Amino acid sequence: MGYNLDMVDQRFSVSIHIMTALAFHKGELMTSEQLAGSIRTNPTVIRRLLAKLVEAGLLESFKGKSGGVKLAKSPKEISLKDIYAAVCCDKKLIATPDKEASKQCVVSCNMGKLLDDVVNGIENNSMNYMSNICLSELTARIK
Amino acid sequence: MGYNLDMVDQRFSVSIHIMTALAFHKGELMTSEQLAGSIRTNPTVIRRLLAKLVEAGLLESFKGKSGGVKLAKSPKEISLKDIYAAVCCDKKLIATPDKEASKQCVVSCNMGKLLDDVVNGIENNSMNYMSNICLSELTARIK
DNA sequence: TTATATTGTACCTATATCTGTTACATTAAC
DNA sequence: GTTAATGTAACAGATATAGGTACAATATAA
Repeated sequence: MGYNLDMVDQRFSVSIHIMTALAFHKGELMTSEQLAGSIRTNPTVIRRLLAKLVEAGLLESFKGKSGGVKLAKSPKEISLKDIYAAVCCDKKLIATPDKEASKQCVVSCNMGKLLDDVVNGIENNSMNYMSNICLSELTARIK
Repeated sequence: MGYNLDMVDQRFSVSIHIMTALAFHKGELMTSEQLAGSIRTNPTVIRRLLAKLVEAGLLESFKGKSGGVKLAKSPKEISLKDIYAAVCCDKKLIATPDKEASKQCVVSCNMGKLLDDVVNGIENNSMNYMSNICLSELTARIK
């Protein structure tokens, strides 16, 4: 059975693929089946992500026969940050432990806030970088 | 049993804690037992990370009685990038699928390289940011 | 009106990976 | 020699994602 041996979180990558495919097809409707074919995965995996992208206002979906999804905005108005926020909003790029501090240890007592600041700094830096890359830049690279 | 309900990768966060504690103790030797106390985890978890930090040249370790680890450099010469590279070098911040492209689909055929470029851009951006935060800045925040 | 095709979920299994833990060989100080 | 430390190996427990089946709801199309 062709299991993927790398079981880490690929939702962001797959979502970029989805959005790029939709942008490449110039706002036309595509089905989860078509997208799953391009990405070589199961349509349900795609639909799980589509639901989040719809919820975030990046896509519009249409049920029923000849339904599907399409971009809700122009590719110039959608950034990688938008996609990341839509799909991975529940998860930090870098995790911090949530254990209680060891009261006798000054370092331990300060570490919670220190790590939060560090991680937030890294995340904000990444989000800022991603907000400057838009979908149209990605489709421009497809030859 | 006090299991941590958040089973995501905390190696970077824990390593920052380790390095900050060692810097705070001004280059003195500390044992994995002491560090584990501050971090509230098992000494083996700490030693696994120490091994990587030693291998990367950030720490020196001493076996045997009254052994332990200490910083191999000044806190000003150690950045978050160094720590990240030492401990998480085997893992991308953002994962990409490694499936074969769907040959009939132009988007699919271009997506491998496109995603690599995107992810490398994000990683390089993060590494650059992290290279500008050094250990001495972290210890300065401990009150 | 009926058949069809699609989204949107719910649910389950397999897998990978990390954490926590025990155990022990190796090593160096005392 | 005893002791206390690192460095690993091995294993169980927990979690999250991917992949997959099934089906209700829905809207087009015939």
